[in-house]
Amino acid sequence: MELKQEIKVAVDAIVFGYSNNKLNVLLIKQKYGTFKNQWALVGGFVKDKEALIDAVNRELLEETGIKVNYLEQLYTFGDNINRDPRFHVISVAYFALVNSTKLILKADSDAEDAKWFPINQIPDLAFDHKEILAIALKRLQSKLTYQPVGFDLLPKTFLFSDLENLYCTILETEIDRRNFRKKILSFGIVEETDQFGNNLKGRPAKLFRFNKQKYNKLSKDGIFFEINFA
Amino acid sequence: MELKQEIKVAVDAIVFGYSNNKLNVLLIKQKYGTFKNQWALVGGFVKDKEALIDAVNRELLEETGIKVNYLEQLYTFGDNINRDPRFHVISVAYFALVNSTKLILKADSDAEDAKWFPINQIPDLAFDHKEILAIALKRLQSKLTYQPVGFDLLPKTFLFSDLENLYCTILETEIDRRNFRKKILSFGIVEETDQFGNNLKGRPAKLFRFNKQKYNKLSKDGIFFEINFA
DNA sequence: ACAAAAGTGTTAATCTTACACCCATGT
DNA sequence: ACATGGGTGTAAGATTAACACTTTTGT
Repeated sequence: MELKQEIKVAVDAIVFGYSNNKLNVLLIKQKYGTFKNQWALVGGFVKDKEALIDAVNRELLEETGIKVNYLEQLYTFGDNINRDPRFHVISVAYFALVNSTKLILKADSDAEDAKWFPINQIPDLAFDHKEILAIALKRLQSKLTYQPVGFDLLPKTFLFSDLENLYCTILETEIDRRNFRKKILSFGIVEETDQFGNNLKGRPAKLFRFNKQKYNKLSKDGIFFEINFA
Repeated sequence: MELKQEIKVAVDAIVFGYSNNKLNVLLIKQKYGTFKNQWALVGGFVKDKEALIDAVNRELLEETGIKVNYLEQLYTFGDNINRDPRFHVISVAYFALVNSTKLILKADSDAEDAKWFPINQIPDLAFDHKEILAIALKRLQSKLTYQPVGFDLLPKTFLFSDLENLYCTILETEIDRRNFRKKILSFGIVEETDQFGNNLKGRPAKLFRFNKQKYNKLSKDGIFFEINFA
């Protein structure tokens, strides 16, 4: 069979991080091309004989040096033929979460600069990356309510108030502290440590830890994580 | 910028239909190539300057002549480099639902034959299509519980027992008829018509209709469709 | 002593589950 | 009259939602 096809395949990663009670997105400044000096998602072309997932991991490593905590395919953007002015490019977008303690970046080959931007201070983005980001944010918001992905944005041990804040911030909602704590603890996947956090004000607070093994076990048995608020 | 990339882009569609209280999948027999005479999902290569969604619709039309009721992107398969023995091909898979009254097929150019197969009698499939199908089935099952997609598998008007059966069959579960009916009716998106179905035995049953407009309105206001069983 | 955030229980309301009999038709 | 599937209600249990005061620390 003969086949001439001029479509290019790229991957992009929407990398979310959380620090200072803010949701952040990792962007890199374009070095070349039409969008030179504009900010864009982490990403690039897939190599021949390269698995998509390997391509994403490679780009993450090359452009940011970051180690992500959670990575899943989000959506493939290929309906807007002119999303890239150079060629017909489809992009397989991935959704990544980074532990807030690992926000150290290395700017490298493809990027003049890599920087975290708070979700409500996103500059103009190259290509259709603004759209992609919007969809990723929705996915994060909905995922928070039915999978314990929030923990992938927090350090290994965290205060209950951190978790609470994370939910409030990302879902842009208020929550009842007592009911929230009861609900989370009822799943049995968050454990108290015997450490205390270094909160400067108020009563010292215990640190908690997410028990992933336990969650995996429970979720195999069909026990669901689910959080809804009034 | 220069770019040589040998990756090909295909689309595949997993088309589900429902009739005789069975869930069916639409397959086509391959005409050419390594997998000649094997069954495969509807699909093919994307054309240059063709949107992904247009490619799926074109393939559906060319290979089956079918009009689908629901279509959404499922997942992009591109981690197994050798999923196609000819080239490095990534496939953007789509998930389609067909109204059971429209199961008429036309076998055409790319397909020697197109046929519906009950989900539990799927033959060997070409490429990695068995895996793709498995993932699509999971998506259908989970989607049934949080979006009213079941109606896209039924004719415009249907008996309550049809809907009930559809849920039992696809989710492989038993349900309480009374609670199910109460739940569905409580959403206010299913209306009684003044028609009766032509059930041969037992008491005549009313036909019902799904009110999509109403669902759309309610779902904008954040009213959720959700079905869980004991 | 006061400011700041952590920690904790109870009650009413709502939703979910379990469960069984009568109804309308065809044969 | 009987077989078949359609149609319906209620009560107990579980879950959720609303709500405010005490505790521990630093200053």
